[in-house]
Amino acid sequence: MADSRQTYHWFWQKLEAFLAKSKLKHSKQRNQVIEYFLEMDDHVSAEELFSYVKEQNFSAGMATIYRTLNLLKDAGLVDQKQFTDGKAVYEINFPDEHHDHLICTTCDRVIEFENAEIEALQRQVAEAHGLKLTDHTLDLFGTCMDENCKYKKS
Amino acid sequence: MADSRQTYHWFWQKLEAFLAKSKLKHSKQRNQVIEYFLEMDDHVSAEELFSYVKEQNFSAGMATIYRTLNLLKDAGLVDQKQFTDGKAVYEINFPDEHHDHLICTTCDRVIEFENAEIEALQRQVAEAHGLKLTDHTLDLFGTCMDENCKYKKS
DNA sequence: TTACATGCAAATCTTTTGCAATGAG
DNA sequence: CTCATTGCAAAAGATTTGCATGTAA
Repeated sequence: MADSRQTYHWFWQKLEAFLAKSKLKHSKQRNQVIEYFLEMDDHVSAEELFSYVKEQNFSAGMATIYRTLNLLKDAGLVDQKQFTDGKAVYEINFPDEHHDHLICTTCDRVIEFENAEIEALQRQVAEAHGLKLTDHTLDLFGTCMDENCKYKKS
Repeated sequence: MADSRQTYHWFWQKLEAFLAKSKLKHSKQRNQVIEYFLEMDDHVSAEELFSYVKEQNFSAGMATIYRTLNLLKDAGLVDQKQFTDGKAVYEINFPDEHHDHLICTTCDRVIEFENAEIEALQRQVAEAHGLKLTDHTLDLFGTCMDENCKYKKS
């Protein structure tokens, strides 16, 4: 499934630019780990990516996973978030599109959404305090209203 | 400054109830550490609380700080948040009042706010996805528009 | 007297780093 | 060739835990 090269063309392009600018190189594991990361669902932890990579019978050490993820973060290609527990999760930083999260505590499902009205209000709040809004994090937590939620945890 | 007993009367009351319900006890360090916590600004890390406690020449180990903070968390009296870096910060969980955060990246100031319109929209978003909103986290990041921001970092 | 609380040090967990060996350009 | 990347194991930082001892109720 190397077609992330097409789907995420812009991603690889920006990565290319970043590597060049920083005089960094490509490498077998770097490329492969990134491809696997792009294949996975969003909100991936280092541990999860590591397991997935191993599952694909590809060899890469934990240190490489972290170094790759940090590289992507430095390149501005992924965002690192800390939800509840102690481990960070990474998500693709789509250009001029940012998803907020709606997390179902019944089943741990993470739904992404965007709401222009909320964003406008956020800008207003910031400005009312003399700040120019540069970024934000919005996570909503809720429980499933459907008794038979197919995602419900056992 | 043991007047947190008055200001935070409701806090101590709920704590009392929780201790009783869980068959837990009061203790010199437990009480004192909590008083110091309440005296401090919000968004306190375990490390900061530990330092503050020592500054007051009170003796309590790091483990006790963590255990006390976890107790308060379990009692629903404080919320634990992970902002940027690796350490968690704790804040008082005021009853039916939750503050969202507006963080100035120019000076690291944290301003709390509340906006009913945003909250209503959040509820709508959750319901549109079949979820009943139970909680949320909203952090806005911005830069100071005032050139002479008195809080500006050197 | 009977748990629970404390302090310390050891243990965990996640993430980072030093270093020798390997690989890319 | 030269410099970046890798893997491993060790290090680091934050938080938790086991255990012997102290202490509320």
